[in-house]
Amino acid sequence: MKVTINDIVKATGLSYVTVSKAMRNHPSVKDENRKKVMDAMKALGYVPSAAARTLVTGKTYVIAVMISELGDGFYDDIIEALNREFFKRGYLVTLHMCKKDDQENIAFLEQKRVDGVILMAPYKEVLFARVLEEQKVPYLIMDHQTRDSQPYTILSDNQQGGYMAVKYLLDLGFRRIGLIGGEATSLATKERYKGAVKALEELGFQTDNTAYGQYDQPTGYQTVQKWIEQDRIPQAIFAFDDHIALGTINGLKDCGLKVPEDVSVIGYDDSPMANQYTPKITSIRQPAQAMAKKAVEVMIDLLAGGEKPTQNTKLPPSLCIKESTHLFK
Amino acid sequence: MKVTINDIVKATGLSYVTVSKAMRNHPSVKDENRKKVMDAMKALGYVPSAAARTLVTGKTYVIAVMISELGDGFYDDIIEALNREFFKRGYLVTLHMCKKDDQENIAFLEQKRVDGVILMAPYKEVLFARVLEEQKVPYLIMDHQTRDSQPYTILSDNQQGGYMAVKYLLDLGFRRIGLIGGEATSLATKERYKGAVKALEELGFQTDNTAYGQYDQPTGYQTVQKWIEQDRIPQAIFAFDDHIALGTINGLKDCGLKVPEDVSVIGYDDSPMANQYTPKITSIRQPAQAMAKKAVEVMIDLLAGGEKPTQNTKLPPSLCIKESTHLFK
DNA sequence: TTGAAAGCGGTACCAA
DNA sequence: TTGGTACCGCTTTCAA
Repeated sequence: MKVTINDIVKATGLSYVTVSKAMRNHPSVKDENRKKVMDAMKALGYVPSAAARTLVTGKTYVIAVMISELGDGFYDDIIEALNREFFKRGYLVTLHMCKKDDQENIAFLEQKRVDGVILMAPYKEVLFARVLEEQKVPYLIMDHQTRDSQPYTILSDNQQGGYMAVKYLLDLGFRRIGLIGGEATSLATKERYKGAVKALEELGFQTDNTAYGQYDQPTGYQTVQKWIEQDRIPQAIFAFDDHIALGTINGLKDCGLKVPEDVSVIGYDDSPMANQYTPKITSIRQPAQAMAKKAVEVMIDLLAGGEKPTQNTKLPPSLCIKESTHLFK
Repeated sequence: MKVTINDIVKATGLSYVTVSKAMRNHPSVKDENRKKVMDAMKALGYVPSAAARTLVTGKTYVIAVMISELGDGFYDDIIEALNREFFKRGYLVTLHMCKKDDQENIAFLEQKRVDGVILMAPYKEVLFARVLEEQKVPYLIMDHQTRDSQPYTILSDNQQGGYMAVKYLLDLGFRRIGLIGGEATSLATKERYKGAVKALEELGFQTDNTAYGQYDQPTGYQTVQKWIEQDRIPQAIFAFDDHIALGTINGLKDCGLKVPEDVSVIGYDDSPMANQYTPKITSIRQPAQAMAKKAVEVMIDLLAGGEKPTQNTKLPPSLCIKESTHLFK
């Protein structure tokens, strides 16, 4: 049979209420009794019923994280950090993958099984946001990709990242710099582009070549192949993520060009794959830890009934110099 | 305020019980009344409290999937299929990433917030299995990597996959075939190796060269580089997953060898990246859909109080021929 | 510091 | 078909 609070009551001889308080570390319980309760809990293998608790308190102590794709090393880090940080504060995290069929996920959100939701760039952030708005479930968006305003969001400063990447290439002495981005409509793409242009303009330069595609290897691969065919390959390339960078490097290799000897390449995300490769890819690292910490902080505020912060948070990325870039000669 | 069943009672003029039955589609309710209840639910935006239901029924209608890494296209497919299949039967799925800190996840499992658990090769399947055993939570293991017996598991037939891969290479005319595997201790590695050897032995051959490492790109990259240095590069290589295959192809390229012209390479998993690349990687595809369906079926049985099946399920993989292999000449 | 009693929102048995 | 009623397991006033 299931062990309930009653068994603890019997085992300790204390009252119902005292036991309940003791397990929640309520101050008004004698240490002696608290210990008695703790011991009985251990001995009987008692675990309080989450459902019963939720029923009376109205809180689940669960936070849901909705995520669109798993393959990303960047998200991996964030999720791990979220897990850890929320746990410290008594919350559990459940993950939900939303690729196409959202009905499962919407059903989940509607059932109020969680206290709060973090939207991590799911394909339909707007749809989910609407459901959550209706259900009055606190939520926030991380790394969003559609509009730049409305709900409260946490992201890394993509414009600054783009700036850093190109500034670094310029500092190395390159002047003809090519840009290869993912989806042109995504916010990350736009911002990284803006930053890149800014760095160039500061020194009175323009981009040499710009192409868009998807955030995947073929985009990088095909773009450089095309550039080479047209004989307008830049001295250095800023790929808007590591997948593109990898494709770029391979495209160059396949045409007999060496990285970084002939062309320098810088990526974005500093994902694990950026280091699994020859050459290791110089990349812009997004502050996953900091973003996760901020998200937890904001969420806890929201759960405490705090107002939504009006300003979005942008955290600064950093430059990880590795082997795919070197001084222009 | 929150909408409860009471509001529906008031709105419809029916009794508590009738309303409760109506929403659960209990047969003993007049269609007319059922409709009345449904309409009121819609109108008031009523969603039954999962917690209250759980408290009385003892069921949560949630299945947890514990997963160790996100980056894998194979898992992606399985999870999507699990989501869909479970939803059809009234269950919701929550995902849990367990990389290092397992305390969060163990806490989750102990709280009986889910009716059943699917372990997808988390680093510590044995640890989790023990907790679940203790808590008497039904669980099953998919694609497990440690011992080959004990708890009920569902996996694809890795031996057959290994056999298919090498058989295909042999059929193409190759005789000197190299094998590059991931962790030598993992079950998948061992089985794929067994299958590969079997195919070779059937024709009276032996493996030309075998190396182990991790399931990542550097393993493939470094292995072929070493083989080339030692001047013992095989005619064709069976890489035990697509990451290794990709590394292998790049290692060959960097040494001036062409794939498939000089060396044929076959991978495993047929992950998205196998197709994002030049050449597209010929690969063994694991039956994700079938595995997910089987898992759901078994889990539903388990939840209904069925005994654990004693036999493990092994589902057959299939061969996806693409561009990284061609006839030996 | 302790405890009695009133729910939290539903379900299920059983009688009407 | 319908409805009364006893819980499910725990928290939370409020009085002792």
